[in-house]
Amino acid sequence: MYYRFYHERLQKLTHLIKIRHAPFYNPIKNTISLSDFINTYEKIENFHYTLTGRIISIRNMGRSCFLLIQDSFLQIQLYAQKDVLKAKYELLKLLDLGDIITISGTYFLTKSKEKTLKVIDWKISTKSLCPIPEKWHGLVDIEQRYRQRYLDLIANKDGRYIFQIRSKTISCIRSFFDKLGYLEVETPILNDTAGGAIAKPFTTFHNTLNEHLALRIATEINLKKIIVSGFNKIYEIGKIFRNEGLSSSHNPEFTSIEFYQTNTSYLELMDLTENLLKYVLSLTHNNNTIKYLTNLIDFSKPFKRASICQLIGSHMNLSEQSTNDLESCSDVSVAINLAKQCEIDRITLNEVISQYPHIYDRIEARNLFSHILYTIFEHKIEKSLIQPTFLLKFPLKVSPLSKKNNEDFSLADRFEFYCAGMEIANAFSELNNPIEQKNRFTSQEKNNLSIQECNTIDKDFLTSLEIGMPPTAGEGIGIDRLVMILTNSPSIKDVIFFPKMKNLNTPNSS
RNA sequence: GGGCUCGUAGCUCAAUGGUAGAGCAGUGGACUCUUAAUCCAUUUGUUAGGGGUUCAAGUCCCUUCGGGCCCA
Repeated sequence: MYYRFYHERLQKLTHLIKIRHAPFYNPIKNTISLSDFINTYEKIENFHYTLTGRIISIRNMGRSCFLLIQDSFLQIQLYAQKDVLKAKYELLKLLDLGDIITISGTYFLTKSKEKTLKVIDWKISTKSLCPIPEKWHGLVDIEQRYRQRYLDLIANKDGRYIFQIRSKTISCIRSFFDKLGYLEVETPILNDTAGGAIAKPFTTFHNTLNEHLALRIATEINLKKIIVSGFNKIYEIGKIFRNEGLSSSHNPEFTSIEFYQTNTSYLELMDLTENLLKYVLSLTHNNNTIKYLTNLIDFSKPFKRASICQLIGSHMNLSEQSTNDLESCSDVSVAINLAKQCEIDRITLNEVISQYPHIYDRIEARNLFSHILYTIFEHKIEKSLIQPTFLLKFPLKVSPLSKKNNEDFSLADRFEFYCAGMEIANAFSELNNPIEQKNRFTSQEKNNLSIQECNTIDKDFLTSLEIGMPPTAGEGIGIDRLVMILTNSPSIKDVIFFPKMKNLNTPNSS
């Protein structure tokens, strides 16, 4: 069936070539975009405009014919008449939906006041050999939309809007940091070790160097080396790769911005993040409240700031006093009890507890306590953080690159930013004590399974800290997830042109 | 990784276990202001793949592949 469509169109193509109207050749100069035609040029009478676009509808009326073409942003109607086009009118029969044509003609308004181009001459630019999706419903099948994005975007103009907002978001972020005097930098994707986050890397091999390499799982380590080198405000926007599961908010490669600023603490980055997001929103939307799925997200007020304990307290309807008590509690049985009340499954809980084999003092007990509460947050509360929220008081154990809090040694000087139930940003005061950093890496290597693979210690990073890194705060923001929120997209696949889909050709070997 | 669920024409979707269909698209024809144009005629199927139950399977069962949602 599909072959028949292809064959019919191929015959039309052959015919076009035979009568010297062959497509696929040179671009036609002096064409204007459809939006320019509509917005700027429309008032000039009898002027010959040249437009180009893809045919998405043909309404043939015998001796006249309406066609609809579209370019990146707009659609416009063409009106072709046999009286005007003479012999070339008959050749319109060789056109199909999906073909790209270039037309010259004059502007006029139809009886129903639609802006239209009256065709004086036309030329085919590209012959489409495949049928495009149906005009009214478009392409609905989710899988096919992701696998053949070009068809999706031809048929569904809302999809093109997503990528406009994506582009605008990234340029807003860039201009925000440029204005603040940050230097944009680029660091390697291919590295000897993959550090800066707890995640499994993709690995590859360099043939002539005879070396195993890992694709970066964060830009953190290299950016901090640049801070050591003397730059005091830097950022990098780029792809990150993590060899982990896929979900509606996880793609194996995604885009992040990480930025670092010296003589700054994580607390100041909260204000900066809030300003950044409000700035992006002001340039991508007219409104500071946006609809995301079934929720309205309000970016107008100061963003909520809450500790893990506070969120657990309100989640479980604890009294203010009981909630405050959690902030300094080191009674592990209290934490375990809370976890059980929140229905944290036993395996998850035991995994956390097993990371603390020797609870010989209050500090270690407090560490475990904080870690268990964090686990409750991850499993039961994270998804309910719809409104913009800064999450504070992270356990040190899950923050290996972050400074220790001066008042509570079980905590890190760190926050994460949540919105729409997703982690959007992660920031902390960077640990710049090389001895402590080395100890953290060593104990992590002993205890933590996730540091295996290519995730060995980056000794050069430790050397750079030994040279001396000024007090610095750094943050990473997941741009794809931010764009999801800004475009009301339920899946990260919606905001990535070519999301990873399982290969259809090779059967699963397992 | 576990649970639920979906896969039918190029696209969007129907079809109590009982003849695989419609609209759009395509093809042929009528029509010079249509706009989901209209009217007449008409082509198109490995019902995701494989196996089973049954007189009979798109439909029930098993299995493989792919997607979606939820959980981990």
